[in-house]
Amino acid sequence: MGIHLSDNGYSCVTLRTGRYARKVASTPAFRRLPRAVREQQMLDAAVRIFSRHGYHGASMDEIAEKAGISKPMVYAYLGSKEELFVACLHREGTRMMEAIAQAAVPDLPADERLWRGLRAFFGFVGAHRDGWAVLYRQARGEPPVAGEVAAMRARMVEVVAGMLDHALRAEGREVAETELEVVAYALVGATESLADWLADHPEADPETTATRMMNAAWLGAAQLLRGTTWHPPAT
Amino acid sequence: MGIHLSDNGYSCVTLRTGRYARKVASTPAFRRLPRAVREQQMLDAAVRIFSRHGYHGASMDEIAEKAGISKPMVYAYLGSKEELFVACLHREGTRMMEAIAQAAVPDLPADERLWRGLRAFFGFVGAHRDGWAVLYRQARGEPPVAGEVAAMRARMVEVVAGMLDHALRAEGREVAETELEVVAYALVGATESLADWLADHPEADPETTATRMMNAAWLGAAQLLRGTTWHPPAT
Amino acid sequence: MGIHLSDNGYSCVTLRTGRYARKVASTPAFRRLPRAVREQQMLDAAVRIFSRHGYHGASMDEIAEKAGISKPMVYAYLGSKEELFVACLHREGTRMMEAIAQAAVPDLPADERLWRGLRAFFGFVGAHRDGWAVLYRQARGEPPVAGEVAAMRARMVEVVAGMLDHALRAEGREVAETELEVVAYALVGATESLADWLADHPEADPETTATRMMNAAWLGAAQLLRGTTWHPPAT
Amino acid sequence: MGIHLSDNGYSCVTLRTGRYARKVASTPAFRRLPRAVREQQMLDAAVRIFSRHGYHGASMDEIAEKAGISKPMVYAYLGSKEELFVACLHREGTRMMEAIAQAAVPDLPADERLWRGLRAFFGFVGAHRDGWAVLYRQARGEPPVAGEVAAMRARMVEVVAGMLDHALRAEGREVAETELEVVAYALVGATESLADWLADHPEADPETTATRMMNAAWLGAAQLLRGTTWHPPAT
DNA sequence: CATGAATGAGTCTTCATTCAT
DNA sequence: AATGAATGAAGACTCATTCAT
Repeated sequence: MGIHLSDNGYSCVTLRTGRYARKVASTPAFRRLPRAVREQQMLDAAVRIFSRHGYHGASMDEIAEKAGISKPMVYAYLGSKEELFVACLHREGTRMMEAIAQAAVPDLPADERLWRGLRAFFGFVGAHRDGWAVLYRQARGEPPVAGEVAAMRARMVEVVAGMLDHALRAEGREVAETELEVVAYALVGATESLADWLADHPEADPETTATRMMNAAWLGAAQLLRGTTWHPPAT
Repeated sequence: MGIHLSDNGYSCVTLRTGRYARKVASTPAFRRLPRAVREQQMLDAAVRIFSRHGYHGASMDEIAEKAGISKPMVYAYLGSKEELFVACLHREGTRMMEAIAQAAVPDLPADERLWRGLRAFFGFVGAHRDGWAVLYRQARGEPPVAGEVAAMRARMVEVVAGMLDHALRAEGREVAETELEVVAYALVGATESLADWLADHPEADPETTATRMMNAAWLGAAQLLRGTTWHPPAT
Repeated sequence: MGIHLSDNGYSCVTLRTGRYARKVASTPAFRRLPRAVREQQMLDAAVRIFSRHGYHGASMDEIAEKAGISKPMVYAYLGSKEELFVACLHREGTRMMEAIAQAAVPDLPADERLWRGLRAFFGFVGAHRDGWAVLYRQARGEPPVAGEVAAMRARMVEVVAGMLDHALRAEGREVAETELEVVAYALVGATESLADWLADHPEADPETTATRMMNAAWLGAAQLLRGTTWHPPAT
Repeated sequence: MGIHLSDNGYSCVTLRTGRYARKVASTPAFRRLPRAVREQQMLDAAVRIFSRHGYHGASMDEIAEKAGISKPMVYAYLGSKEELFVACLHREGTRMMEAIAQAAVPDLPADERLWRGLRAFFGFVGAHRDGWAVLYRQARGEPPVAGEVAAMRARMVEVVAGMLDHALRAEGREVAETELEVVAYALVGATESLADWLADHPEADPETTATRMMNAAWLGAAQLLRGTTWHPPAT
């Protein structure tokens, strides 16, 4: 029960009695907005809520309230909780991918390219801690949406594997595809792990984190490029 | 409607209409078992169910049924859903830690030690795909239990950082603690990522995966140990 | 997501996410049509939908979509779901009554008249399976509209009773009104039952069904007309 | 809001605020009852509510309240709204079938047997107006349960067809199966129609109604048995 | 005339949890 | 020690209906 300043900037006094909010004397507020705008508002709210409470923990009621509209509109526009989540995932994922792609242009030397990609990635995570944490961390194991997350992850792995492959070929070397995939997996995992660390340490600097990641992983990859490998000792 | 042989080995004909099974002609079964045994049965069931449906997706009903006892017993023994989950986490986590600790004894050369640790780790994941997947993957983002998972992860990071530190000191070098932590984070992340990959590829061989991990990450760490570092290019 | 050719013949590409279709590049279409035409389109759609999903199961959304107009128009023209249903009922009922009345003209011998009425009735049901099934079968027990259905049924009973009475009087006999009503009820029930059967057996021939109905019921009525009656045995 | 004497005979003061009833100072009332008893109470309540509001119109809330227990128990025992309805249908249908079977024993002359069956049927409908009206009338067209109703109806048709067949064979005559089925359909329809009439006329006497049904339908069937048939006039 | 945007109220259903036996 | 019976609370989703444009 109380006064609540809705996130769309319009004020509205809400009286909570039981489960339903009853609007009392609403300001001209809840103006009719075009679909495109409302959808973005919904996605904004959803990303926030999902990131805080996880997929299951988030309730459509809460999301709708945060978005400043009624539940049926969310369903009307986004379909279902699952679809809503996927929509969030796509929006955030696309934004991130674009940020990376813009930075890591193909015609750079391999290490420079990776470095720029990493910097863009950590920059994105630093700027959208919510988006990243919510969507990649929360959703990894949620059966209903795990598939989507996995797909997005697979795209990243593929991109990274592509980078490595490109670099290797440039040096006249070649590595089996599986091998590459696994290395890429490890790199992506390491990177995500640092991204988690970054998301949990608001005081940390994305740039520095990117540098660290380069140090921790790239050097290994560099070895790999050079053909150095490690073999298990004879048992 | 059908005959269902409960997992504890005692038979019981059930007539399913609605949620509650109607027990028809149950054997004198459900013998009173000592607490320790019952608890393990419950944890076994819980790990299975949690791993399949995630923390939220799993229902206490299902777990109790799978364990072959009634819900109140679960509550009597384990307290609550959250506590039950934490208990699972601890049991599996401890088992894993022990497996690793037994393999990666401190008085080995650094690379051999890491190698043995990794082999033990991937061996464990390969053998307990359920346990690992359910507990580490599913629970990462579930707010109610994320803390516990994070704690366990932190322990692993610490162990890895310890290994690195030990190796560095042996070479007379020293690295800032934060630096170490971050590298350890990356290594753990990469390793988990490969573990995920392993859990999803039943045909894959844990040993090989461990070798790959060594290749992908250790070489980088080796460089680090040698003092080689990478610096961002001047912009 | 797909291209959907709306039933009114105007094309419109729709992107479905959630409940509301997103209109993309709709033709200038949805031309302003005179009220009478629009109303018939609505009723056509409504009859179809009602007949498929029942009164409750049908949603105004669906009906509006099928009719190719927006919900507010449906409300503007027909008032409310109940009124819409009643309008359907009246239209279909009237059509049927007219078909029967045209066939079963009063100045025929009783059996010929009944035969023609039946033939017209089954012909109608055969041709408008939807209309009949939806309106008479679906709505019998739906409290909000049961009254309307009952009224229409009563009119039919009355008509049949009238036929019988006419026939009896022609033979100089007379039967209490209640008696007549009950017999008429039975005849109507039997007829509807066969109509149901017909609606469920698309391969069946209306004419043959009508003949069967004559055989099954009229012979009994004929006896009645002749004064033969059956009495319960003394117990 | 008010004092409500629950149907199980135990008193309980209920305060309705919003959708949920809040129990205030309940008497030792809501005693734990064995499943069998509770299930019957639920079915009793469900039959009443379904008969008054129809399948869709009835709400599980209302049914649970009427039964004097909480909704989750209804779900625990009966599964879902649909299953609950089907359970009602089966209980009432079985009762009716048994009443009829007990009366219309096979080794009676055909007319006597039919008469007894009809008398039992109308007696049942007269005594269980609710059960009959709700279940047969309401549910005919409700898509989710129409199948069940149709099945029960089919059983009745089969029984009637069996009676007719038996009678015909006794007279050394034989009729195609389809023919029989259709006649049986008509008889069942006529009977149901009168049952409806009876359910709507509380002052009417079941015995008399049964007699009327015999008169209206049996005479026709008798003709049929005698081999008299009606043919459409040449057009 | 015509509609996209919006919602209050209610639906069925499920779940973690606890008595009373 | 063990369980069948019971429930408060909440969750996702839908629908008939109406403004404002």
